Amino acid sequence: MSAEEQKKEIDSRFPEILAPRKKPAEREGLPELKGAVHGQVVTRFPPEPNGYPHIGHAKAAIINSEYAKMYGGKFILRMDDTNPEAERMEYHAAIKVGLEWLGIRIDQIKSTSEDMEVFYKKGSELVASNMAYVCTCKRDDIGKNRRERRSCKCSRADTEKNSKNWEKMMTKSKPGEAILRFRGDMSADNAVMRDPVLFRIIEGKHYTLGEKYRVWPSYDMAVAIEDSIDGITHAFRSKEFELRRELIDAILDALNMRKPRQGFFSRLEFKGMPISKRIIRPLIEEGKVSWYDDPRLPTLEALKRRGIRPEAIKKFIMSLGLTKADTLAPFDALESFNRKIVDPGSRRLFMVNDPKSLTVTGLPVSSVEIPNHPAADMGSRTIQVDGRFYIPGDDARSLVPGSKARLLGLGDITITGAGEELAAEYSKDTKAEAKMQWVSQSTAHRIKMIIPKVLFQGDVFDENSLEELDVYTEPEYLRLDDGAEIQFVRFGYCRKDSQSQAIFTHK
RNA sequence: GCUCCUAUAGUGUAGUCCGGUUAAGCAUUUUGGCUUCUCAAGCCAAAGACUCGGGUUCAAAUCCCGAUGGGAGCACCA
Repeated sequence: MSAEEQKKEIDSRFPEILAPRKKPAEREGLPELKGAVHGQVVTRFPPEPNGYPHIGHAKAAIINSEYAKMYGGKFILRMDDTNPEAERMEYHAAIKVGLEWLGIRIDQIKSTSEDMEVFYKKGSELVASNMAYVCTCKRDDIGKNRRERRSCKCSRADTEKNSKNWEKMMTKSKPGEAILRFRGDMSADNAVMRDPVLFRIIEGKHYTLGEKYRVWPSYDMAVAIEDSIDGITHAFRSKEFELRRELIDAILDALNMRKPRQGFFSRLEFKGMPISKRIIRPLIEEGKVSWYDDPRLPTLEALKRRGIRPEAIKKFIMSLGLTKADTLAPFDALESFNRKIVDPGSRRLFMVNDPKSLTVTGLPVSSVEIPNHPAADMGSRTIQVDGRFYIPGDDARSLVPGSKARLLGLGDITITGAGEELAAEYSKDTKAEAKMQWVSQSTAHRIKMIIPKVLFQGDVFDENSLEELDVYTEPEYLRLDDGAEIQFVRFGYCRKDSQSQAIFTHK
């Protein structure tokens, strides 16, 4: 049969084969969720309050909260505070503030530690059903046995003995002497399943509960129980937890509890911008970065200080999608989103870097009114001029006697003298190609311009990652609110940090 | 070492589950043009990709096998 004949045959007998299947329409936002019922989706973001929130936290929080929003459901912020040695109120507060800054609607906020009694009850249940046992082996031996896939003698104790030991662990045992382990499978390929710890003894002082408890649930135990009793339907976490999915399901199955659907996404990091405290802390201690809000860092506080808007972070993160492929995002993608958000509301101001003196004769005016924005209606400002200006060094160097240039907003000039001290004559409209911003010497205000760059080149800290310039700007700068986003014409967007300092946001 | 995850333009992604209307869409980046008293924004255009090798099929980015690269886990941290 020829291809033509085949087609005819199919057309007449099995038309559905050739009918093209409808392609799903281009998706907007996150992919649809399996098993999601509108109004019934509950998601959560469970950070440990042990550090300042950064872009990685933002990703987890935004993905989870966006899903709740998408399905008209509920989003819970749950402080995962089951390691009293690490948690601090300061971090707890910073995380909450960070999420609020991002504009995330939190329907409920809670702490894992509120449910300690539930954990104990569930722990006892597991002991009673012989799904957990108290292990008193040494830490090293436990590790060795895990690697060699061998169970220890503790695992062979009967339920009665375990109950007694569990009781003893709760009251008498010292840290390190006993742990409660889940009866998993010591021969499992997934090492997480090799009888993992459910509870351990920590005597540190907890930031909200003090010394009320000394036996704390491990991450797996806490997350499993919490997600189940909080009614979480869909739990999204970063990829490094993926091996834990099996364990969490197993714990919940052993307890006959409802299981959430678990999803995973890749970690988000910026090239050359460390996220981990392990790397940032030493930099602070050595004075290489000022603090967690140093504009070179990817913490929310730093991003904010640098002039990045929360809406930009949100758009950026949504644009990355829900993927498990490793993402090392370039910062310029974020910048592009931010620029578009910030542009319509940023006042245009003149600022001169590497100032060179310019004297203009024949000026017909003593002041000039310049609009604050080329398109948006943002008013204007009046600048006094007396013929003595500063212009950018880069521009000054390209000027020779006879050059025509335009001083933006003021008028055109013809250069009569070049060098360190430039001179020029005012000359109406010369159709000058070179256009430049300027400031009046008599009212110039000196500020420090901070330009954050990539902190690490490969593995090495870049000593020049924070460039500082002494620049001149208009007195108008002093009237802006701290935190205002502005655009220094022909230089880039900047955020006013103080009366004497601005931070470069991006081009 | 063992186990798991992952692989589409310079970068980030859509498409992959259910193979064919897509010789692969979008964003960013770069380049050119328009507009403009900013090297911004806006508008237009161009450039640029299915890791490799086998297999299944009339047909493979899409399914199967293998290799390679990247990441993670193997804590009494989360």
